[in-house]
Amino acid sequence: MSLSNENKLTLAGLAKLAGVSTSTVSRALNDNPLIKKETRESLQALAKQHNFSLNRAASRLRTQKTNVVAVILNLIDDTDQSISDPFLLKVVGDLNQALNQKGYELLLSNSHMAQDDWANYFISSSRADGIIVIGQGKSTEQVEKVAMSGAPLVVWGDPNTKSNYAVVGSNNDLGGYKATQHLISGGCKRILFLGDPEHAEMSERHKGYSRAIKEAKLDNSNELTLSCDITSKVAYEKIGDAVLAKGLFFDGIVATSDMVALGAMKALKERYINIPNDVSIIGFDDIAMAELFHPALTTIKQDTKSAAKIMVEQLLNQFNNQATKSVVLDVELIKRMSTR
Amino acid sequence: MSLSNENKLTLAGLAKLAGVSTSTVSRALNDNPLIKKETRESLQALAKQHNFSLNRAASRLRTQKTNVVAVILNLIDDTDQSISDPFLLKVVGDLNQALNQKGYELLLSNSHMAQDDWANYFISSSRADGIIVIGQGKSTEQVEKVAMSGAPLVVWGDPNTKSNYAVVGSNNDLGGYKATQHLISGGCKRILFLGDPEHAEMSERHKGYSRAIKEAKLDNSNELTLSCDITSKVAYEKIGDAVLAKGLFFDGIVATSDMVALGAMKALKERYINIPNDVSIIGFDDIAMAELFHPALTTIKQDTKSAAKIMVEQLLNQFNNQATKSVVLDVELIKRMSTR
DNA sequence: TGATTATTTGCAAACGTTTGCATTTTAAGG
DNA sequence: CCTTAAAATGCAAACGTTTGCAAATAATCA
Repeated sequence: MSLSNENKLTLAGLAKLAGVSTSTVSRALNDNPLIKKETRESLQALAKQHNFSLNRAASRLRTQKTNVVAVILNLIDDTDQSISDPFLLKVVGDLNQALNQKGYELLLSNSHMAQDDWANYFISSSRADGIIVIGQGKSTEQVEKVAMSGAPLVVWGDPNTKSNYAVVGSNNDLGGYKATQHLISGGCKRILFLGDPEHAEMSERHKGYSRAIKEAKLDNSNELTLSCDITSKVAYEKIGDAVLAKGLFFDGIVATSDMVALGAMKALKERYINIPNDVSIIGFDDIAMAELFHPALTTIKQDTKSAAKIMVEQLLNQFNNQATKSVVLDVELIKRMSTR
Repeated sequence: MSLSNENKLTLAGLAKLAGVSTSTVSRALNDNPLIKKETRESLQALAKQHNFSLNRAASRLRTQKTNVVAVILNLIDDTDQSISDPFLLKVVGDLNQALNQKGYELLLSNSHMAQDDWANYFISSSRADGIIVIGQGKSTEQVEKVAMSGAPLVVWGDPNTKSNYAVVGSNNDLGGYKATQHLISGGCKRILFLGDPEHAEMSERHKGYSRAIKEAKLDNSNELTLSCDITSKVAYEKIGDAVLAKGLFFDGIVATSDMVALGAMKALKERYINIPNDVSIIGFDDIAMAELFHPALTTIKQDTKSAAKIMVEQLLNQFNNQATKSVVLDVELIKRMSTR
């Protein structure tokens, strides 16, 4: 009822009510010290009383600033699975929080839905002031296009990739290394890497894995790297097939994500292979469910909360024409029951 | 570079380039049949060539329409846990898709972050055209306030609750009934209900549970309803405590969500209680991980995809001043390994 | 060809803010 | 009490679209 369009209260209306000019009301509501403190407060009170709210379309047009950030889930494949990856969605949640804290709102989108030219679609059109891309995808083409356009941009991914844009992400190489070393120290001799080494973040994890293997002088034959998509379903099938074909030729698995680890675990459990005694398994991410599994999943934790905070910081820097940079976050080994 | 503010191409600029008036370009870009087809196409081509894009702030101001829908996660408690509930986030993903299909964008928010007066904050301020609330929360106060304001609104929740707004949700009563009956037909005699009967959706599930128990003339004493928050952590603790205090006084669990079921399963497995032989357990939602657990979780599936589609439909109806209504969705029993 | 109608374009006024600058009011200083 | 400076307010012009209406152009018909 209060929203009936016919008589929606406007700044001018409020000004008339108060007997002052629109400029005064505008400044008062924006807490501009140009306006005397008392008038400011009384106008703010009046506004609240009539529950007036500024028309954002208008102020955005006038100020050329939206206070909106577009967050794009850069999904790898077309499966529904990947959009429901709890890790990605955790990042979105944390970003939402971090953005709100700074007075920004979150416009959600994903690479399947959004138009081709993200900068044009979101920035030139005044839909948002900046873009945060979650995940580098398989190709970085679209992201680079955004960077080229000069639009404020931060991406979640692997910060070691050479790029002309700011990338925030975990130390994936170190994560892979830590994970592998943990298995080695548990006595594993033939350790499988399960994941897609083509993908930026995953390839770093693979590097770390290889380094640890080499240092320990363990078997680093190709057959111990099992290329596999990021979904648990695919991991489940891959491990099933591999064991079927070659028997249990490994005693440890470094999985590229928790979801992948869970898929692998299921395949093993179905064959009555004991975890962690026959095979130790470690994941990556530390999603909420990791500790609910049986056995609870040992994993490399990514700190999404501070990641979100940092990404927002970097984006705000760009808004203010300050320097921006890639940031690499520390990772932490969370020891649970799936490894010895 | 193409985004440098100094010379951002505007409708007027494009018009000058083409040697026509702004109105013509505007209409052409909006594919208005008033404009001759050839000019329309050539102008569209010109726009693409200069990769021009309309300033949405301006058009929103002029048209009083944002083509944005605010989606509010109505979180129950303050734990971080609940924001990472994969079910909620699945719903968000599906909504995103359904909205995009209809030419709308998704502004994400949650009840912790958003201001008190949602209608004012999102609608009056021209941030969005309508609101979709996910979850009824513990109190429906805020939602009702939105409804009162007359703002376009659809909520995901229990469609049986009496309300003056459109609620879309599963047939929770039937779901609870089906779940319980499934356990009964598997031979369970003392079936525990695990969840929060205060909460709208959950209380319906509890009703269905009670009905099935009564029909089968089984034990329906109060001790078999274990009130418990919606997170798996709490469920884990509750089940642990209960078993510790009273032993294994049940042989089946109807859990109010998959996450709750998973928490319960963990508590039982730690005590070497066999699932499903000692205790059968059934969840609700059918999250992606349900089948990854060991044993794979039997559950009642909620069809979020069509739910999302329907919610958007109902909202669009309201935009067009057409009738809107609550819709109840069918649920489906997904039989897996956690029940006999 | 000229009158009449249908098609295609252009003019100019909104939409509701913000903000540089001019103006008024108040305070300070002599 | 007048001058000057400081503080508070108001005027009016943007911001970049869309759209009712008027005008121009093209098509139709007698």
